Amino acid sequence: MWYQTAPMHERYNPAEIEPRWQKRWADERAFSVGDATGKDDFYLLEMLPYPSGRIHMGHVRNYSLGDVFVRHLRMRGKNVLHPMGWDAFGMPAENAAIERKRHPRDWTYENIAQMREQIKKLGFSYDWDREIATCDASYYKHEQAMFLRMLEAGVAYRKAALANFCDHCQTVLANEQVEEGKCWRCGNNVRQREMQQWFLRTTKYAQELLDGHKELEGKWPEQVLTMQRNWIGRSTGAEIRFALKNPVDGVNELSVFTTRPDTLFGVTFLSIAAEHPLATRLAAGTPREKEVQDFADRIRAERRVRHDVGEANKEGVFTGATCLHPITGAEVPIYVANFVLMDYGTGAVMAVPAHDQRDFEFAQKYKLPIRVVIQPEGAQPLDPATMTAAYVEGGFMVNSGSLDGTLNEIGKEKVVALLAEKNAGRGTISYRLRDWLVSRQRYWGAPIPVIHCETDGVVPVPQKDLPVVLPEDVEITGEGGSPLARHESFVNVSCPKCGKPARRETDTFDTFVESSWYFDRYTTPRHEAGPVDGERARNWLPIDLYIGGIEHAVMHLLYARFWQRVMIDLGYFPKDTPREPFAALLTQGMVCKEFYHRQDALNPAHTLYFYPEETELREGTRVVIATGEPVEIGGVVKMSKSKRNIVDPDEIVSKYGADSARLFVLFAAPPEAQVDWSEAGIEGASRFLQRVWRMIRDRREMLLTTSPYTSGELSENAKTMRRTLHKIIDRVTRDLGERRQPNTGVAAMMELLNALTAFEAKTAAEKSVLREGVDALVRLLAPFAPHIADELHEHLGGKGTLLHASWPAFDADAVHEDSVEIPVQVNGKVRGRVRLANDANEATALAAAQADANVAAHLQGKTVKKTIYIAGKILTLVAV
RNA sequence: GCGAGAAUGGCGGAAUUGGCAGACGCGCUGGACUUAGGAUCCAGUGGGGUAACCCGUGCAGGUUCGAUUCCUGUUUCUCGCACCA
Repeated sequence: MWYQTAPMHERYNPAEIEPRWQKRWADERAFSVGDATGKDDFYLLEMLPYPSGRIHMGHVRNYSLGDVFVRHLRMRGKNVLHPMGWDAFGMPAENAAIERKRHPRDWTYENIAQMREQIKKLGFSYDWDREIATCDASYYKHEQAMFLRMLEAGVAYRKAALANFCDHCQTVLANEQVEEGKCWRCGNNVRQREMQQWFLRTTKYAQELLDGHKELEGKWPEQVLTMQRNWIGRSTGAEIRFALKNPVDGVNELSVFTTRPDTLFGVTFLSIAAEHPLATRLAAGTPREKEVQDFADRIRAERRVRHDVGEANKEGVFTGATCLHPITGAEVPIYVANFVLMDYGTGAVMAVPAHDQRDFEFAQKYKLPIRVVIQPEGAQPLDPATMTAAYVEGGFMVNSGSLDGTLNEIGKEKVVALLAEKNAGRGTISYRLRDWLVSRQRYWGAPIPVIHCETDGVVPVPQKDLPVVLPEDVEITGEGGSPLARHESFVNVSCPKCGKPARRETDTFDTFVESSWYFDRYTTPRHEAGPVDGERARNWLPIDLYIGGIEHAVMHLLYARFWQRVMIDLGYFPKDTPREPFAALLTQGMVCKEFYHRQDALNPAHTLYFYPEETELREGTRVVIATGEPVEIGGVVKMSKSKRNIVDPDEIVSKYGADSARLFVLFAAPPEAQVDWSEAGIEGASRFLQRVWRMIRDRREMLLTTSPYTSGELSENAKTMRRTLHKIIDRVTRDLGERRQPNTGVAAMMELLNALTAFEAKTAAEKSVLREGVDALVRLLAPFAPHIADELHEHLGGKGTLLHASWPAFDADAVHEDSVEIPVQVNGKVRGRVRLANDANEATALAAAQADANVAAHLQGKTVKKTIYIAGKILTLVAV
């Protein structure tokens, strides 16, 4: 293949350079990678995007971070897997169908095509041979097969449950998808509705998911681990059974969960949730029946509209029933209370008003007894009559029979032992984590592969009939639930077991199911026989570095960790496959920008937002061009369409080039911090590349006839240049390596450019040092700004891309100095500097310091009481 | 309320292991070149002071010869969770 090398123009012109190199990389399939080789393999992945149609700056940042590491790793000889694909199922496609009368499939694939082009224009080095789209039947058929195995293994199951239902999206949501009582997607209120739903038994893995964090410490952001830990919400306590005084319908006890068994002797009543099966039955047939029923109904109804989350007033009603304290035998009343949750613990709690704030408030309101059983050490004894809040700290047990005087922490175990003896309870662990609700009443998702038969119940779709392909001839109106349920030929099937007419399941999977294993699929993306070719796939795992947004801290990352374990346990992978799929995680910050707004004159409650181009500066005030009205400058917030503060990557690429865009987002802030978009900032990045271009162009003739320095005597000037060069090589190497801080790497390269520009190469040896430095700069630049780097490399006589060129080697000798200048402090302040031999001892250092005029002046009239000498670093004199 | 994180010039940020605070970039100031400059190049740029020097990393303490870094308290902000028994 022959490529025309452009002449080296006066000015750097990314618009000409970038498409040429992109074509070359593509033609050479430069980013394709084979199987893991077992040596120097590296799997780097960025979270797969939803194909909304256009990429945004958040994507640019995410992929720039990934690509800079990937390209660096390749140059260091790693075999890097760096794939890209599409999280292609999901609601926006259905909304597009409703709003624009486009079929979700067409809309999705067009978006994919468009975004793929945008990504390619940025020069990211993906192995496109491994591309996947999760909406493709060749992908989801494996998901369906896995689900059937999970069904067999009891990991997947179906139950009627109160589910979070979003009326707007007409679908149920997992707990994780409800944010402040609202749907995470559309923001509408979520209500509770009882439905038959499919679940995956994430709770079975709760402990393992928690334990797995140990392996991730230091490699995942602490924040993410904390969020997951809180979400799993493990608490240690006891399950205690209280015998009902009068059994109802054969039920003779009520079980509660508590983390404070040490307060058992302080129980003065029991509280149960309105949804608890016993709530209404306890009062059935008594004068209280109606009151209890009404109360339970009301609380349940209130909970159906969950928008007002927060601590409501404590409220409850006496059921009329009582139970017996398992140790003292005392009679304890049972209340239905609004603050007890059915889906945590057992849905019933033992109330210890003296030592639990909620119970305290409840007891005060309903004039229930308060009994102190924990006494703080060395403080005034607590008095129920004067207490204004529950005492929840530790102390010694009192009023607790034989356990009086025991430290409450020890008392916990003793009470559990006592209960075990009486067969009334046991130590147990409770988790906040719920099973994952995976069914969605949506069209654009992977069909759940089961059939409902009147005779045989739930029947899995036989393997040979997979995949259950999503029918294409559907009418999407956005009303009346899932379009699949109205699709006659899809729904009406015969039972695979008995052959009688049956109904096909019309729910589809939550899209988090697809994103729970796509990273596995990338390893063997065209494997037909199953989701992965286990052995070959295992060799790529775990993912060495996963990069994405913090917003996926809980849901996606927890589900993926769960799914990976299930796949291993079901035998899709060899048993020794790492159970943690993501060995290291980098969560990049948002891309933000200021926004312009003003109050709507016609409707003061309404805020109007303006695009920057709709405004201009007039005499120092930013105004709306059309009306002349001043706008307020809002804070720097995440780019969003609604705030009209988005920057289109395409426009940036055509104006400044991909290299400048990449360089800017990498330079502007450390990866975890937010980046504030600034036009001036990207101009700075562009200017830097211009200066690199000019520096090389101005010296090109000389450089082309010079080879890089290898050995020989050097002038002081050249030695200094090489010292700077190799210090910077070392810095950039570590910034892209273990430090993962490309921002400081960019700064180092800028310093190198400044040094090279200032360096006057006169002798042959100095010229060879310059050539060494220029070659190194171009290579250091390659991961950040690959197009210009490859272009400059060719202009310097190199052949082909730097993609697999060697990374500049750090020469420790170049950095070595025989003497070093160190600061001299007198009483903590720097008063001078002295140049010392590397091996100078303290006495020599002190003598040199005392010889310094300024140091001497500060020591005038004082005695040096103490000397601290850190060789090569600092000399500190303490003088009085 | 609970948990986690952050706070450094006019701005984004740097300081990698407790050792010269402010690297690098933006912006700004002055100058050069120029018909022109929103291009480019040079110089300067934390505050105060003629200077010596003093002050300075949200605030108040502490440890240390030495603290942006470690400890205690506190304020503000961001994020997460939120009646979880």
